[in-house]
Amino acid sequence: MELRQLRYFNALATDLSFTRAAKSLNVSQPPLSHQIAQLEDELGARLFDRTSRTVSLTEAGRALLPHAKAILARLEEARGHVARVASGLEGRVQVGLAGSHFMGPFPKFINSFRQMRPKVEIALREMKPADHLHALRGDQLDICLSRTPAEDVQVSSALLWRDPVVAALPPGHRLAKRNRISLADLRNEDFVFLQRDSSAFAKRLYDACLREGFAPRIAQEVMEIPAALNLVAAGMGVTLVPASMALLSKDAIQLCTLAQSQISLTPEDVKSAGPATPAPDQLNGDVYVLWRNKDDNPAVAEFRKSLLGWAHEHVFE
Amino acid sequence: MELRQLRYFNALATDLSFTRAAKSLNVSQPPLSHQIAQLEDELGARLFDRTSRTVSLTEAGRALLPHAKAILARLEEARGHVARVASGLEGRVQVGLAGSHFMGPFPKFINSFRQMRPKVEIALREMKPADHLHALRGDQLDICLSRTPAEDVQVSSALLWRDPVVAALPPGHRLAKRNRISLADLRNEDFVFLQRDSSAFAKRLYDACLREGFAPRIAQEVMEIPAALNLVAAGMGVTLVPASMALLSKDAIQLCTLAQSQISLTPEDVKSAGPATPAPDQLNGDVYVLWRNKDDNPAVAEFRKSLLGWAHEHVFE
DNA sequence: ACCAATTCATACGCGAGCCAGATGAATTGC
DNA sequence: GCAATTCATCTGGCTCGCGTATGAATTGGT
Repeated sequence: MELRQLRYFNALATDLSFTRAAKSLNVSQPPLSHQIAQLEDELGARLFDRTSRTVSLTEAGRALLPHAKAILARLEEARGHVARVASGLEGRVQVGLAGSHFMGPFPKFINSFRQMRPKVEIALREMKPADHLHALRGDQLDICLSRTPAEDVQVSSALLWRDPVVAALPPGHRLAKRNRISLADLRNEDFVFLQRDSSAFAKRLYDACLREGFAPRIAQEVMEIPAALNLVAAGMGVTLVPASMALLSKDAIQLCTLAQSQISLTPEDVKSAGPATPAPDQLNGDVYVLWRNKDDNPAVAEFRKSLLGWAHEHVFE
Repeated sequence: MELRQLRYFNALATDLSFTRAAKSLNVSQPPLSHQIAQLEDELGARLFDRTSRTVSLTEAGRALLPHAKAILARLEEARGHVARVASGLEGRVQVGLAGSHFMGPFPKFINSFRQMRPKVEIALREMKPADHLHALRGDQLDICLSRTPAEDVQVSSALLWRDPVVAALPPGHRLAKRNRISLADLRNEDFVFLQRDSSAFAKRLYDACLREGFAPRIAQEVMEIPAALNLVAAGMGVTLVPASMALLSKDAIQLCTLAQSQISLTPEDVKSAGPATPAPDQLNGDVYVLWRNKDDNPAVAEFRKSLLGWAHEHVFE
């Protein structure tokens, strides 16, 4: 049984005339007769009653017709589906991120991407940054947002946008009236701190304090940055957060620029350093996109390109 | 896009190895590579990632796979469906009959046929016998039961079983005590009669009375034989019915054999006379099966053959 | 570090099968 | 009864798919 035979059968069942069906198929009449006869032979059943003057479907032919139509239709559907998937118009992108990224520019991008590619399913998976690389290698994730570039040969990364680290103080704190403080000024404060094994970013914050000559006194550890801010608002201590968190609870918390936090990587730094470079020592929360080096999923590639383009256009200017 | 390509694609997607897939397809490896490459060219998308050591599906390939499987499965389904329809194992048979046939042997046959061919849908359509031929020609019916053989060049018929005509009298009727009466004995009775334009059988009953020298005095006309019997039971008059009606209301009605009703056609009479012969004058309600001369529906042919065989085996002996 | 083995891609000749044109048989309409 | 239409059959040419042979690349073992 060949697709040609189903196409010929379908045309003949529509036109009920060998000569006309042959014309509409752009073949001559003898091959059409031959293919139909061959199909009938293979199925062991006559599909058309033909006198020399009229052609009509038999019961067997009537039984075959809907199948033939369905198969031919499914074929076209497959063609379209493959084309859309191959061009990245359809597919699924699994994005791993921490809760803090819902506070920055990222949600705006998601919104614009969904409008551009409505058939691409975006699965946002909130998870510990420390688990990102493993999930990326295991295909549970396709894209990660991270405040640390990749340190893995199988994974690449690129800077999306800057996010300097600022100090978050309870309102009325003695340092809150100064419009600029340094990290060392916080040496005697109680800290609300991110769990250091939940992300490289948390580790980096801690190391920055050590470099300033003090180990922060940790009153409470939390998993996510928003939780830290809530505890600061409750007076439990101070903390260090990316500046984009300013959107959250601006009344209950005082954010102070850190003198040192001005220093951060430029995109050129990241590019020249390459993905295998260890995380920078600078005190910043700059956001990177991470992806598998060899990932053939066109939807993921489109997502990544679109995200980078969007970041340069809407954030870097 | 060819079925061969889908088959090859499916095998390769299953085995994920050109050499093994080629073996399972009973072809050598180069043609398989070639066909896959051709399919990829036509779809404009790579379907497999192949290194010289490992083969894996791309996203586009993963998108195509369920379509390919569905198409191949549908193909087999079509093959089976056509085969069943062509052999009469599946299909629909529209049977036209009068209400009186539910009283005779016919329901038993339907029961046995449904067990033999459970996938054949049998549509029993109760309708005026006078409309049978028209419905048969118009494809609303495939098979008719009738008490008159066909009088149409496009329709054939065959005797199924005998059904002599008997007189139905109210209990206690003056003729009821005689164990045999003649039609002429009923000349002065009130009659419940079938509408003469509803069936040739009704017309035949009326003509038989005329031949006996009297026009029956019709107290009430009815469409169906069971209705006539109910009215006889209610004392509205006498009537003439096929003997198989004895199953119905045997207490409220007295059935009397008619001397004349012994004469009826033998199967040989019917065969030698042919379908174009006018209905016999004999007073009987013998049952015929009618069918379109050129009907290619195998389920109908099987039904007809099965019905004739069953009738000879279970009724004529 | 080299060699053997495995895997997929490419080249080429052969044979099957499909197509177009010509012709035949049968039926219809004038 | 003749012309026209329709489908089936036949034949020659050509495309295309298959198998064999071979090459390139990678892996695993010695």
